[in-house]
Amino acid sequence: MPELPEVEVVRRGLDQWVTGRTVATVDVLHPRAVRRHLAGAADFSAALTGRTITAACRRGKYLWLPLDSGDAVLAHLGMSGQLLVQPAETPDETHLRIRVTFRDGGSELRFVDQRTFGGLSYEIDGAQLPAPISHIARDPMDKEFDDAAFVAAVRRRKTALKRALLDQSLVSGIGNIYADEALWRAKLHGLRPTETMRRPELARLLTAVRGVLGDALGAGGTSFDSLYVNVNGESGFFDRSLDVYGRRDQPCHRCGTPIRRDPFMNRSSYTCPHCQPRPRRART
DNA sequence: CGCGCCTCCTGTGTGC
DNA sequence: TGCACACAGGAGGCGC
Repeated sequence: MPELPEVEVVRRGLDQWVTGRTVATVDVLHPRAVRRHLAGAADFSAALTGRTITAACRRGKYLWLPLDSGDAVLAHLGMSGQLLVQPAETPDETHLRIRVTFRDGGSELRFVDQRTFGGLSYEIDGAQLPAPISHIARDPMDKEFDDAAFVAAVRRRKTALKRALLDQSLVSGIGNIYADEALWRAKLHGLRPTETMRRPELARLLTAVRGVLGDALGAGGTSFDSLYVNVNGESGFFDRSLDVYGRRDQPCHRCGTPIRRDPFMNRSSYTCPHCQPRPRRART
């Protein structure tokens, strides 16, 4: 659920509030929150204790905190995860999973997650790029993102265009919300077979993706859902700017045609049937 | 090997 | 009022 803009908002908060601080204690309150750390919760806590956080990095929807040891703490928010920087006296959140305290005695870092799809792990030698996310592509806002390579890769695929947008090994940071928003801006339908995409259409799509991600980041992220918050627990307000997502039966902001919702990949796709006509040869 | 379906999880909203 | 169920969905894993 949190996509690139929301995760980047969190990264900036972490960079501001936890970089340079040394870990005093680590309490894992729910084992599922460290299930990707195969050595277990006790090992996670022991490994992190005493380490100093040297930065806050992001690739796609993943965050990691490089450590003075050359290792890193890797985090994924899943659908409902939050990384909060809270004063120690703040009451525990209902779904508090992990608490990290620091030697300076200041604010705590808390991992809160209602639906427990997210989690943290300790990655040895992960400071540069943790091994479990080496397959994640750069995001389209990254200076090193290769437009031509992306266009070529999409055209080699045999899948639906929206599936390609959601494939984090092709382009990262895009989830269901911004995929629909970008397709609407580019006037493309998500069921277009990728091998039929023309290069200018994909260039237009990349422009649309960058536009919607940039706008959302400027607004501090989307939050029609109170689960998306920065490290201070505050929501963004990009939901006011959404053009199609969640707007079933409401008029298209370009042409007034009612937006339609269709099932897609066990979730939803929102399109304007006039601006984004369904392709004759749709690929599901 | 590429593609696509399934599953993990819990709180909220809706209809009967 | 209460119950049942749909829905939200990122991404690893697995089957075809």
